[in-house]
Order: sequence, then structure tokens, then C-alpha cells
Amino acid sequence: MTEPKENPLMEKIVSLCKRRGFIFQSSEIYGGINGFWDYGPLGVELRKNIRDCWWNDMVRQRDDIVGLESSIIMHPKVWEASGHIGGFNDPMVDCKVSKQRFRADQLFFAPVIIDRKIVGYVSALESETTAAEMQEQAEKFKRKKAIQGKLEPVQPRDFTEAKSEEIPLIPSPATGEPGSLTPPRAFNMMLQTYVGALRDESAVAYLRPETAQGMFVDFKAIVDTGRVKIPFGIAQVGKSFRNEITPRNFIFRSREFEQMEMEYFISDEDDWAKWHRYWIDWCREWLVKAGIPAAQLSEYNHPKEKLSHYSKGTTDIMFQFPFGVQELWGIAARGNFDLSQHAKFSGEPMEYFDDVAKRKYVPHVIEPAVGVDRIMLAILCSAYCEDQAPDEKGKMESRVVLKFAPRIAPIKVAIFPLLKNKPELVEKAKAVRDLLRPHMTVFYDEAGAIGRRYRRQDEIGTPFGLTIDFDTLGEKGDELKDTVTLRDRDTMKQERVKISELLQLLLPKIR
RNA sequence: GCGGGCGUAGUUCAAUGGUAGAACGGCAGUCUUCCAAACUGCACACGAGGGUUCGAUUCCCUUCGCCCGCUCCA
Repeated sequence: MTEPKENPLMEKIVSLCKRRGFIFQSSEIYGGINGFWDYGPLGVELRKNIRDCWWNDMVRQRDDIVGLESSIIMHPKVWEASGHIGGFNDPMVDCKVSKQRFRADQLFFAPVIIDRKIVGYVSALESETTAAEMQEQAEKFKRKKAIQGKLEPVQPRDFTEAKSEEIPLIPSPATGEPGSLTPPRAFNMMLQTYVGALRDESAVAYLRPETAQGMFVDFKAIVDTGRVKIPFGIAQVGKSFRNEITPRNFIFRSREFEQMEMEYFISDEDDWAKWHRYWIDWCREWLVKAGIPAAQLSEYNHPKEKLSHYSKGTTDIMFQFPFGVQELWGIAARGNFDLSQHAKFSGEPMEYFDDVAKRKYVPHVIEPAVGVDRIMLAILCSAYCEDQAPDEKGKMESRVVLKFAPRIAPIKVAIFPLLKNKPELVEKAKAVRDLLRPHMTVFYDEAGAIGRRYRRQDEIGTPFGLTIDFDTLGEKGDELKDTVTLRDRDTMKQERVKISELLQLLLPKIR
């Protein structure tokens, strides 16, 4: 099967997002900056709705979850404790020929020394037999080059110790030939900055790569002041930053992104699998409520051998994006690793005293973590739709519609006077706009033909359109006076509704 | 980070070694009687930098960005 070289659907969505003011490339007038995006007038409404829905469902409608907004820049030790500095800051070595990448500390090399003279180098990847392998290579090397003399035993060193003049002489483990390896380069995922006026090592700080650590670091403060009892959760929405090597797929993976994370603390004796399942189901239901069809969702369980050593299990809710099935929402059982680490690094005990069980323990945690940006992209992709609609003369034309769930649509209702050159219509339409505006996002439009205005709203996913016509003014008698047509985005059907009943009709539909 | 492809209006495309056209969209106006009507007018582009050249949007180099594949994604 050949992979499609292009992705027409994705291109259409990207171009619609730009055309209608959802998403722009950041700093575009300067040529753009890779991995950063701006959200325009409609994008910002959509994101706000996503955040608000999540916050409402996750925090406000529950007794057991409280909110938090921690700072983006935290004490650098936070990232030592979390493992982001120590464990994931490994220098990497690339082989320019085979395109393989190795961790420098797992790549070993040694000079081949005959009669006290270095005649070449051998290399091997870390394994139980690295030393033996390299000794064998050295002997083979000696035979091949037909060099006489005494071969000294090889002494493997890892690549982080390679001197710059040695690097071109060390063979790549992939090809066996020297000259293709790059010097070790650090791939630190965290964005760095300096706090304070001095730009020295002591001032280095990091932009958080996840919001989660804020919840762990403030765990004690919340337990002490929040009147919370296990099981309970701490939720946070905020920006995070990662130096992704390859930002790709529109806003799917960016360097600045917004997370919605929740840490749900449970007893160390609780059945974590039960809570894990509970949160997976909760997240799936939430996505469906946000308008994503259940049929486009699936689950992926991370294989045990790929899990971090502290994780008991991670399940990703996957979404069928136009560019493939990709991770949307990760639900991780993190054990009590994070709290224990912070206890260790800060010296502050992170134990919870359980009034019911009458004992102390370090709680375990289940973490549903999702990106606002990813949800936004999934919503855009599943909402995008092209169908057929009749034009003025009844001829079928293709129509682009974003079928957003009304609760997350940027604009809930658009209001039109049938004609703009009739002051009575305009005045009445503006009165209807003012009536609804305190309760929902509205958009007033009087430009062009009515059909065009409907189509414009279809393209930005506005679920309802209201048109004020001559009947509204009472031209056909009192029966229709002060009624308007309410037009449905998806069916394009219209019904006649009394202005006085609009609010009670619309409000339940947009919740 | 590597390899391949590509950068011309808001979008989709065209042309050209002598500085660019269209369609759709946008804005304003005339006109309107419920699904992208018509007419008129207006605004808007050669991603950036350097080189070759009398002259570069066009050729070359660099860079930035986008797409596809690999890699990476704690």
C-alpha cells in the first residue's frame, strides 16, 4: 500500500483556519517560526470554550477536584526531581551515513593499539558483550591490515569522552566505517531562560515542559489548606513548552502548547486500575460531548517494557486524524514517584494523613493529560464537512460546514436583517442582537445576500442563524409579528420563532 | 537532525531575465424579499538575505517556513 504523498483534507482545514481567522502561523510577517502558532478571533473563542467546558466538567461540577494555577517558571530543582534534567538530557550522536542516532553514553569506542601505537579505532553499542565484541574487532582489524606486533587489550570508553580529534577516526557501529559520526550533542527538551540580571549558570531556569509538576509541588499546600480528602484531584490549565525536534502536523505538536492536566490522588492501597479505567472512560465521554464522534476514538495501552520505570500503566485515547491515528489524551498511572521524588529533593515530607485509615502514606496518582491544541485540532478535523446545498436557483453547490457541537462553537447565533437598506429591518435585527448578546456569543451581519451570509456562518460553524424579515415587522399581520426565522446549520431547515421565546429556546441548545 | 518536494494577493492557481494576471474571497456603493445573485469601484502578492547581470519574481548560494518520509516525541 502506498502512503498518500499529500493530504488534501488537512490542507483544506489549514487553509480554512487561516482564511476564517482560527489559526495563523506565528510571526508570519518575519517568515514564521517553527512550532509556534497564533489563534485568531475565532480560534480564541473556540479554545476558550474548550477550556471552559473542561474546567467546568472537571472542577466546578465535582466535589473532589480543585483548581490550581502554578507559575510557568519554577525552581530548577523541580526538574531535577521530576527527572527532566538528569534523565532526559543525554547527548546524542548521529551517524550521517546510516541516519541512525545513538545515545553517547551507550556508544563505546576504543583505540586499537599495536606496539604502543594507535593504528585505528573500534566501536560498539552498549551490551553485555561490548568489551568482548570490541576486542574481537580489534583483532580482526589487525589481521585485515596485516600489522605485525603486540595488540594491547582494548579499553572501551563511552562516546561522551571522545576527543574532537578522535571522532572522525571512530567507525560508526552502523556502517563499520569512520568519519560519519557527529560530536555528541545535547538534546534538551526544555526551553531555557535566565532569571535575574546575571546570565550565569546559577541563573538558569526552565519554562515548564508540563503543568503536572506544579500540582505535585503544591500538593502539601493544597492538602493543608484546601480541606480536601483522598481521593481528590488537582486540575490545571496552562501553557507548557518543549523543544520538539520535529514540530509537525499543524498544531498537533508545537513547541508552545496548552495543557489541561489533572492529578487524581488515591490511597496507596487503592485499586489503581479501577481509577485508571474510570478516568479513561470519563475522558472518552468528555470528548464525545465536545463533538468528537466516538467512532473516531480508540485506545492504546503502552506496552509494559516501554513504560517509565515508575509508571504502572499508561493508556492513550487515540483520534483518527487525517494524517493518521494519533495520541489525543494520555491517562497515566504514575504511582507515587513524583511526590516521593519531591519529598527526597526538597526534604519536605509529602505524606498524607488519612483520617479514616488512621495512617500516613504517600498517595498514588492517576493523571489524565491533554492538550487544548490537540483537542482543538481533533474538533476541527471531525467537524469539517463538505456537503451539497441548493443555490438561489435551486442548483446544487458544494458547501463547507464546520459541524461544531453548539457548546464549543465560537459563535452561537448569527443575526441578519433580510435586507440592509430597510432601516426598520436593521433596527429590529440589532434589537434582537442586543437581546441575546448578554447570554451567548452573537454575530451581526448585514452585508450581501442572505444566502451568502448563511454560508459564511456555515464555514465557521455557527449552529444557528436568525433572520429578521418583513413578517417580523408585522407586514403579514399580528400572527407573525415579532417572530423570526431560526435556521439550523446542519439541516438548513428554518422555523418561525417568537422573539420573546428565543432565549428559552436557544439556551438549552448551546449548553 | 537527515533525505526529497515546495514557497507568486486572504485562498487556489498562472505568466515572465525588462518588477506580475485570473478566479474565488474581502471592503465600499447601487440593487435586494431566505441559502455563496448582478453591476461598479477599491485594497491586497513574487518568504527573507546575498550573488551573477545593465536589469532577477525568474538563474545560483544561504536562510526561514510549509509538505512527505526517516528520526525524535521524557
